[in-house]
Amino acid sequence: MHPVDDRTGRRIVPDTSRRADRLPGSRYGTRPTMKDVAARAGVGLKTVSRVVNGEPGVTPDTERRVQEAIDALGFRRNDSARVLRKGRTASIGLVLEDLADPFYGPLSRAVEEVARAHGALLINGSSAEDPDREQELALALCARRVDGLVVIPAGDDHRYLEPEIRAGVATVFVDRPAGKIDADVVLSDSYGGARDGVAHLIAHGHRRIGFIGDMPRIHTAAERLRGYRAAMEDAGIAVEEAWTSLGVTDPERVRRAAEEMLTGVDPVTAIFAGNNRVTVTVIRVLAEWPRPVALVGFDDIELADLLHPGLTVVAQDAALLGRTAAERLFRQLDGTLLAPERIELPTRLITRGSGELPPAD
Amino acid sequence: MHPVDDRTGRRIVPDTSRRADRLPGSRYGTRPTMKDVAARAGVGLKTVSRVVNGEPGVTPDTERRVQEAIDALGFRRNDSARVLRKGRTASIGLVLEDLADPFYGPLSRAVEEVARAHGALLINGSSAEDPDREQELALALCARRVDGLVVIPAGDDHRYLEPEIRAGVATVFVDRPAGKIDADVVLSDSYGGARDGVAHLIAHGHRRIGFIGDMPRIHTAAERLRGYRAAMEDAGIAVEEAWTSLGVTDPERVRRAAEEMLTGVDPVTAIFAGNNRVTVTVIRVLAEWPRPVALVGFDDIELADLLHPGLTVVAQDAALLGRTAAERLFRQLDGTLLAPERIELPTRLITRGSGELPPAD
DNA sequence: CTTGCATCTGACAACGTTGTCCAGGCTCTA
DNA sequence: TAGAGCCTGGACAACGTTGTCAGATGCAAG
Repeated sequence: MHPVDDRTGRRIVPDTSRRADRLPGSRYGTRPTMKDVAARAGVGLKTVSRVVNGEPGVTPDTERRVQEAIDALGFRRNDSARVLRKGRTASIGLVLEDLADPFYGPLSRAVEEVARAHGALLINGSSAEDPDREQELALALCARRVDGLVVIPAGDDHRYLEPEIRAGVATVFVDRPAGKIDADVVLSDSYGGARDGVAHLIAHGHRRIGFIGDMPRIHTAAERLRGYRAAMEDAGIAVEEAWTSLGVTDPERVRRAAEEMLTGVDPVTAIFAGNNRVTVTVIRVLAEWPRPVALVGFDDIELADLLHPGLTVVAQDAALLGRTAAERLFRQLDGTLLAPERIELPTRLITRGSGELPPAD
Repeated sequence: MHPVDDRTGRRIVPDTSRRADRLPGSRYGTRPTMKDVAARAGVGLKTVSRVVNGEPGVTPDTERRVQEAIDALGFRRNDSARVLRKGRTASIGLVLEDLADPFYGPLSRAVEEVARAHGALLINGSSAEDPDREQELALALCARRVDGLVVIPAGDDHRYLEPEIRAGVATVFVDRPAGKIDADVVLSDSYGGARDGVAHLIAHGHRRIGFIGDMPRIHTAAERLRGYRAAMEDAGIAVEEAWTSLGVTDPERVRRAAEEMLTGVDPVTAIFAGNNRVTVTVIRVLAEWPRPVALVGFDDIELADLLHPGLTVVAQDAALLGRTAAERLFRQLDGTLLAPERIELPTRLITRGSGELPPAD
């Protein structure tokens, strides 16, 4: 066995290859160009270009010579130069909140698949919910001259994108609306979904229902809160201040918020969780709670059916969000799209048990 | 020399560029260039470049004029042209199996963070476990002239990357080793992890233990199988053919495989699941199974602690895999790295209940 | 053997930026 | 006030590709 680095616990397996030819001082980084291929094949530059791009007008014999030179030199077309010349990069940018969040995985993948179908690559980055970082990232992508941009907004002012959009960068916002500019937006129906979820709890006899959500400056969080309030109002229930908790995101604070609303003067008998991260933490709290508390979460979670009780959720289709947005993006690029629209996709209530528990007071 | 505006003293440089031919029919897509900015500010091209790049040698007054012109025109540097000139793109490529798989989310994010710390963007795509698609994607990224490539291999022959690596594309393989080429590799210790997991089941009294894993052509799957066999052999247990199931991936077939080994002549009393997708399906099967069956899964799963019983797993640190690989990539680019290495990160057994159930026969 | 036509091929400019290098203007000193 | 030296600014080429266009070649017909 190989020695183990005792600090990191990693096994170090030395390798015997020589990378010396890659080091400075050598011809490191020099690559053959079409010119080199042309010289080797004894043809003109443009002929190589024609072969590489499969354009007509090259005799089979010439094509073979060129192809041999390409293989011998290991030539690969430099797309940077191509982009510069052609004006289109065949790549689109995706700015999301956190690539590691399970909600965004399927969304990214869906965008990627649509891009792939259009021959485009996907460049993506995480804003980490920071408006400045979102802007920095979006503008960096524009500097790369992506053909289009799918943005999950962190900030609420996107006027910085106006020059880019004017210059022809196709742009679609997903999951949350654009701020202060007129653009395509694809959303889930957060308001309706939350209202349905809370109404479901009310229908099962609950009247003291808590709401734990994200910062209200995030559009989806505000909409879900609005949905909660609407359902309560529809049922003629006055919402106590202590029942709503906003802006808490880290698990420890969510835990405290949940415990507080479960132990106040008018303790809640049910909780509506505003997003999947909150839901997970609340599940943990309720798992140890002495009496049963009903729970409905916004966003579905893997294994939700295997919990005890199963987790009732308001599910949104992340992949559909991504696909819809990306398809709209490419329709903008086709020129088949005219006025910006706002598309709202419906949510779906999935009952699995936790939302059907009766109030225990 | 150009005429001088006698009111301001600035030189007036006529804009000779006609760009109307770019996109016939509309001015859509035309963007200001440094030349336009220079013309408007009444300075030379290179002066604009200096301002844009924060290079010294520009008087504050000139800088202000240039900045005003930039803002007025909505100029943004064209990085394609910059890349062409400078040779480095400040972007790296990530080829993974499926962006939507929760295992790869944290890995991607970790790679992204390291890239960001080095001022680079991340371009990524999914191979969908298809070697051809992996190659197509990797080569497309090379054509874009990414500075480096992080690859989670789908195939087992990566000689197609040799010309690229020779040309200076830094390359690191993650999660699975490179095939037929000599390159940096960052892995989890699949063999050791599986052996530990199976030994754990044996230590709790099991002797008839099933193994359900992915296709053995996938390196990690083969290693985990090897670990399973090693643990059984260490305990002097002869493995029956019916106890191992390989190459099943879709849930329905995993379900059947599990049911078969639970009902054979020598039914297993415990199952070792070779990856997270298999684990999830097996959990579903066991949830309905009449007698308790012990389970250890490879890869941790969110909410694993909330199941009944809690899920015992062999956990690998996806984020650490990504971070380690990306850091190694940038060390290659720095030139501070010489020989390719194979790094194996340790796994960790997390006991939560399902792996500690005694055999029920 | 020339002409005409179609087919192939290659020279050249352009895409927008940055690196090199030189010119002109300024400050400082004697 | 002249000369030396420094600082700022700009002209120009180059990066590797593709679009344009004209030249070269081959073949058939006159």
